[in-house]
Amino acid sequence: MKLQQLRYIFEVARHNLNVSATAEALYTSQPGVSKQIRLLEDELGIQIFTRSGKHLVDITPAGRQILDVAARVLHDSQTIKEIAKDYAHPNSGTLRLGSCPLAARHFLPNKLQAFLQEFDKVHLQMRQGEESHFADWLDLGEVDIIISLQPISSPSMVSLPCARWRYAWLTKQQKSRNGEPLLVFASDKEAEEHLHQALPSDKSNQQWLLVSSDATVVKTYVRNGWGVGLMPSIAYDQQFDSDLSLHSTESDFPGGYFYFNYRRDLHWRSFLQGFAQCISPILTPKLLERAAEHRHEAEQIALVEDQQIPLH
Amino acid sequence: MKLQQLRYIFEVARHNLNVSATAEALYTSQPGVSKQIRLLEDELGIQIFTRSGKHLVDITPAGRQILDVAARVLHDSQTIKEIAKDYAHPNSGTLRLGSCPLAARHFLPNKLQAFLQEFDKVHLQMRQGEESHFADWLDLGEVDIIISLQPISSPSMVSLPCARWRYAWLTKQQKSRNGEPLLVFASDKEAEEHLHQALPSDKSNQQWLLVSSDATVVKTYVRNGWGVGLMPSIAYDQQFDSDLSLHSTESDFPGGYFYFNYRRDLHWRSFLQGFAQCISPILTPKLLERAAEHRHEAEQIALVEDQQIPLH
DNA sequence: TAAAAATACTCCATAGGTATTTTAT
DNA sequence: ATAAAATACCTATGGAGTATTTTTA
Repeated sequence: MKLQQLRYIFEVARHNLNVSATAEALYTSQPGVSKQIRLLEDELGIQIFTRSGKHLVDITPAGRQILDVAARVLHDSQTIKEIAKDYAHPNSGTLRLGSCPLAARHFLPNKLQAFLQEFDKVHLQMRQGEESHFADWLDLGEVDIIISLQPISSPSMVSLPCARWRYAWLTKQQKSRNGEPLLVFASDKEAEEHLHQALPSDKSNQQWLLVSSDATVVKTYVRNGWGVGLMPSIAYDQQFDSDLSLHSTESDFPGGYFYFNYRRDLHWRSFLQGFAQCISPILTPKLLERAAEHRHEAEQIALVEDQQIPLH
Repeated sequence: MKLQQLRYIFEVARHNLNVSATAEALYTSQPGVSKQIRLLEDELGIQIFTRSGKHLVDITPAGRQILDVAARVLHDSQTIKEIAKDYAHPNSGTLRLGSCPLAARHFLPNKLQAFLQEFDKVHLQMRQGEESHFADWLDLGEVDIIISLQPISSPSMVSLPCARWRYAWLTKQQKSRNGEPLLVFASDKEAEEHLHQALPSDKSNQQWLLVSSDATVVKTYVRNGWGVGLMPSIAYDQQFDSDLSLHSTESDFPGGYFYFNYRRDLHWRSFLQGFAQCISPILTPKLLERAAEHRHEAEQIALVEDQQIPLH
């Protein structure tokens, strides 16, 4: 059994059992891949793929089990390389970061600046998108860490709240906050419901003109005079939003968290630990490690429960 | 990076950094091993071992991390082979079983008979010894499963209570149970304490002539007329102990469990699952799998808490 | 001085490439 | 008819062996 053979079966499985396409993707020849797969199957004494004549048409039950383990082996061999890199070139590498728009625009800039100042040899690679894609990004290994508004519920992922944000009212300077239609930021249905409950009685029967998960949309609508905004206070920009004014909500008004998400099996290169520290002081290497021992979101979140999650 | 190279560094680390001895153990040549290690170090760009001239004298910090991962990779590659074997030759293989003397003598025989009847192509390999060695046996991969009187507390092991036993009084037929010195079976200090508490007032001030974790010793002493025994009722043998008589204790008198122990990362070949079922019906494949998701003894034991653990 | 690792050199197994044939859709 | 896998064959890399030297404890 060779690592290369495991790589081949893994990639063939990923490429819809098309050996030629796989060979091309790996910059090698089709007969080479075919041969190695057969050699592995011969050595193991079983078929990994079922064939219809010369075409691979499915994965056998044994193959499925083997591919699961092979995936871990390949990931581990990558981890060994990462460990080596971390000693050979400490503090240089690529930080592949995913985030929701709110974090990308209003939370990360400061943090990233601090991080890049300390780790000036780290190359940054960012990807911004919708919450629904985040699990896939991590799963396919496209990013290492994601900052989101919602935790990712999956046994193979870790989600930790790392920062708190609060709602604030946003108005055009001259406008009143009363009687106006509401322009509401909500990251999902649940947050929307939650907000409904929490609205003071004088607001609860105002019209909801807009519900958006994009704070800039809320700001634009407020600017257009279409109502009063209710959005995360961090989305207010001192410099560019001086035509609007921010009014804090009651102290018990609900807010939300930014979540720090990563694969349970992520190898924590030291600059990644450094990044976590920059994002939030509660994200110590020890916490990141311990959280990965838990498969359930609730248990992971429980680890930070007694800590003061910074407010932004 | 080759699996072979990982095997070499792993084995060299296990053989006190002696490359020559390692090569011999692996039936290969010293230059071959030396070369592959250097090739791997070159590829990774770091040293795995520190050298004093030509001698390996220590493992670098990077090396330690890498060896941890390498161990998992090698174990996983073994798992792949096991998966293949399970499909190629279902229900044939070797059951490597460790146990404490009590289980080996009085608990396992019936169970093993039932198991070997169903899985007649499985080869049995047993090892009996002291509880204190059990963790090492599993760790070094010398056995796959251990039946013990005490759970093994380690994050890399799983311990599940699988059967219950009860204490009984043992006397020579004509002897009274009162006033005689006590000959007590106790697997450890804690069990001994526990027993102390539970003794009825008329027994509590009798002399403890013997405390042993070997029930046959208790039986011998009872035979010699040195006192009254207090030992697991399963240690009484209808056929050979007819000169002794057994008297059950009160129903609330403490007893103990047999524990079913295995490595968290054990691959459950189907005959191993079959063996677990024979040992105790509560040990379903699902339970064995789920228990391995928990790192703490208490959590593992909690999984069987609501089930009826069979009494023997 | 004895034991262990490195070096030098050889050999051959095999991974992987090219060209071609066979087969499935 | 087309695309994909197998077959046949070739090449060259490199893994592993032997013999020897160097080094260190």
